[in-house]
Amino acid sequence: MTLAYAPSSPAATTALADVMERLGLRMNFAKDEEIFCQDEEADLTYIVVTGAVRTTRLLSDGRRQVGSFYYPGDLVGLETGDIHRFSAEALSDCVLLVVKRSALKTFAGDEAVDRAIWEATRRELERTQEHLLVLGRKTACEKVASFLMDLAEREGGEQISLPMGRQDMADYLGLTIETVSRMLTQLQGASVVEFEGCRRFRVKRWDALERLAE
Amino acid sequence: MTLAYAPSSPAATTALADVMERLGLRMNFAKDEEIFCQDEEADLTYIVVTGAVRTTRLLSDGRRQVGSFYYPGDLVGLETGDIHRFSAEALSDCVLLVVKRSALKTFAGDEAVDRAIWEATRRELERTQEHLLVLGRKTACEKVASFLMDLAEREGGEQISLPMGRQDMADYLGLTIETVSRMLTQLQGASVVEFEGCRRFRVKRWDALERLAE
DNA sequence: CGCTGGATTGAGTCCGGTCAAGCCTTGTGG
DNA sequence: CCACAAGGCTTGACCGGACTCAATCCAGCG
Repeated sequence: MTLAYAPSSPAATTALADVMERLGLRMNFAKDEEIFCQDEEADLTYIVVTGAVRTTRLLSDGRRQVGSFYYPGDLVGLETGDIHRFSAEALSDCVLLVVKRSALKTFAGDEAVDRAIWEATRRELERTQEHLLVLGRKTACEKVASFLMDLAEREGGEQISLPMGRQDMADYLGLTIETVSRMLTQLQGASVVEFEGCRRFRVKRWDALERLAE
Repeated sequence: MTLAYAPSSPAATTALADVMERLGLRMNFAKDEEIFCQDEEADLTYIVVTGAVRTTRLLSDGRRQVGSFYYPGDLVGLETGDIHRFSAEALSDCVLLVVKRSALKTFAGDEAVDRAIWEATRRELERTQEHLLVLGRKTACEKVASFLMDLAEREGGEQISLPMGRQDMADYLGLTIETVSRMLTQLQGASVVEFEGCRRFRVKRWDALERLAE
């Protein structure tokens, strides 16, 4: 069986995938199904094979923060300590490779695996720090522009698809769905992007998008 | 020479400190002096010995995000790849242990050093994720309350000192100095905390502070 | 004692949130 | 294949929390 890893995945992850392939399990999750839960013990590690995953954190009054989105080739649930600090849910129907941490630990001597995990953690930290800047110091419009740009850069094609709904975008960016919607309309009005349906778009003026995203 | 590590520092860091003590250099930095710079090559790693450090990120128009604050025992400048994604500056006059990464790499086989670096990175990621939640989904009042609570928990004593000014707090929390100031006044008015001068405070009602911080 | 830079306070504005209505898409069953 | 329902998305009116700009206060220091 061959996995369709996204081009963004570093070669290092392949070694890990091989190990997980041997030790692990393939699992299917339906859209919105819970993969693991906040405050739950973290003894499994996951790689996305197909579909996409979001991690979320809930405040007691229902406010929600989306931590990150994960695509084919990405490691999920590694970034935490012994207890998951975020929940993970399937953004769409998806397939994951699952392996016990203890099983991975027996491979701790395997340098390629070590490095793959290390690399994944480092990238996770970098992404989180980038996210921090967006949440702390950007306007609603800039937030949405940054988000579209990230997606566009990740996919690379002409037509870019949004695997998540407006609520997920809003909770990722620290906004409301209404504001996200308004900003999308505004960006379209300025001919920066163009939507075909609410789940597909293309970039019309790349320079303008970059400038808005800073 | 003995280092006065904060209680929050895990024992693992001590092994790393020992190595850095042997391989590295002690350096003094004056308040507001730059330790390393955004977009600069990252070939050094630092441990705070005395004083405190902030990491910052600048947008082209001058908006600033403070990434984190570092206290005695904390590792700085490890979280990045080959290029620093944040600048680091001395919050106060301070002493740091500095070592070349290449020198550390020759100790890569040393498990204690490995683990210390790994632990530091993991904690950094957790702190950043917590920060994310604060920036994305909390009100100004909750942000300030969370911040004071973090400080209070870290220090543990009755009297807690703020090593940073209002602008640094504001840039850490994604607010303006005026809003930070207003929230502090408000928290004082509600008898949640009490300030003696603008750099020292004590918690009067822990439960209220906890509730505000969520 | 006055000087200086940081902190506080106040008044007014605006961005993004809230609440509510309407629209579009998607899927389902007749 | 169409009708309809349901959920998600968009739009509008209004509101309020945080920002801006400006004046003042205060602490630390020469």
